[in-house]
Amino acid sequence: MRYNNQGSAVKTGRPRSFCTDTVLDRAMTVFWRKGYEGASLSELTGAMGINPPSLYAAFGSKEGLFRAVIERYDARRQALMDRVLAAPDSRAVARQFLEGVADFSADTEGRSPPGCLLVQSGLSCSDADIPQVLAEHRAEKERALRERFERDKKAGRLPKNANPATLASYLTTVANGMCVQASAGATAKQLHDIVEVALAAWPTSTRPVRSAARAASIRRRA
Amino acid sequence: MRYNNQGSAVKTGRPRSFCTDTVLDRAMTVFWRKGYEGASLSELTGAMGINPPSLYAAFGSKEGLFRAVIERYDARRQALMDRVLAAPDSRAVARQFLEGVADFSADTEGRSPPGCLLVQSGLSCSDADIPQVLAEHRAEKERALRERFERDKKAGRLPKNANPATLASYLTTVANGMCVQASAGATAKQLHDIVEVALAAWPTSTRPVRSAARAASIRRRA
DNA sequence: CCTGTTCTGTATCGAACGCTACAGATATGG
DNA sequence: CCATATCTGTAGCGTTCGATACAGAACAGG
Repeated sequence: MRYNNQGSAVKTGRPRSFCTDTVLDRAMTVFWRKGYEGASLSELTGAMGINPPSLYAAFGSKEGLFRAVIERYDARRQALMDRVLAAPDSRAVARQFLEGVADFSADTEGRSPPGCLLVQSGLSCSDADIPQVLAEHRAEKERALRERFERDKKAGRLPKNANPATLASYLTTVANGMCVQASAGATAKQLHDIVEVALAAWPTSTRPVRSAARAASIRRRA
Repeated sequence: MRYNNQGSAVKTGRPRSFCTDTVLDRAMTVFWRKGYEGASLSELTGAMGINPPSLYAAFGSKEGLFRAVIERYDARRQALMDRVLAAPDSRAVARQFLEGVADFSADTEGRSPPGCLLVQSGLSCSDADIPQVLAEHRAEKERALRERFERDKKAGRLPKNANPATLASYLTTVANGMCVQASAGATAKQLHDIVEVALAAWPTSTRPVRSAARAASIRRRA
């Protein structure tokens, strides 16, 4: 066995006839449109342009392929998250996040299916691993938002009664909801209108968001 | 052929050995947990306590069973919608709607699966009819909210720049998003915290929600 | 009791599922 | 040119899928 200058083993034998990223992109659209269980092996291999043995040699199983697709999907979305997290203040973070989700989840005239792969490819499934994998990836985005808002709050750039975890959860909720709307055919304009309403909930120093406890007491008096 | 006093045919032959509503309830939890495609016939018949021929005689096909389950699900949720639509003003409608969704979609310790059947049982599917059926049922709730807000606006109980369709769409979006969160294990408290933030977006006569056009112009100046 | 009708349980059906055995093809190392 | 290693295409594995054929059971009407 020989090693190249990166320290990895030099591959002998017949070289792979396909580009991993290309076939993952093609598999992605199938999982996106049909869901994990609705995407059959024959449809996947057909779209990827390879035969089952090549698929299994490269990804191990249908679930392995799906996980690889999700990883690739996540890497693409990371560009959006990086831009979002670089916004100057928490309100700009919220706006750019929701507008970004509205832009990519609305129907893009065939470039990619509507909605979000992490939402619609497998909320319920005969194999419980799939919903869990998706939930973990969604939770990761929410955590990134929460940590950003926690830093903002420590720096005094969020009202004292604002809850970073709840705000991050709220944004994730609206984003996931928009993905559901998008998968049912919502247009980019409709989604952006929703974003404007959603952002009206964002706390400011002059009009802090009502805390859950205070709102509950108001409700009790009513 | 004879007819009873309701004008329907009197049934002869061996009577059905099961209660339709009972077996639909049992099938509902299977579809809820596994999704449309993840719910196999053997698992469905097992949970329903009947054999395939009985299922097919009563519901025609797996899709027929699913549609019957969805109808029953909808009938149950209608009680919530009736209560919501009877609320005194649009803000109360919004609050009761979101709190109702938070209550039933959070994990109820086994009484029913978390989330909403209309969201998680088939956003993507090999059979495109399923996502469409679900989307139509979700759209029906949104329409009921919109029509209520349109009446409120005509009666001067909503600000002039408030858009009833967008407000209804916003509530639906938050509700669907909460269902996604619930399916991933969100607690009732987390969902209710989200509701409080979401309601801060609701327009009032003293602080009307920014219109999408105005917000866009503000963004352009920034 | 007999006929007609509808439902039930057993025991499958053909098709599609996810997956793989195997032989031939194509690379590297010596 | 040969040995070794990896990948590719064909062809088909065993299983499970949604859906049924069929015979017998359980009712109503006469």
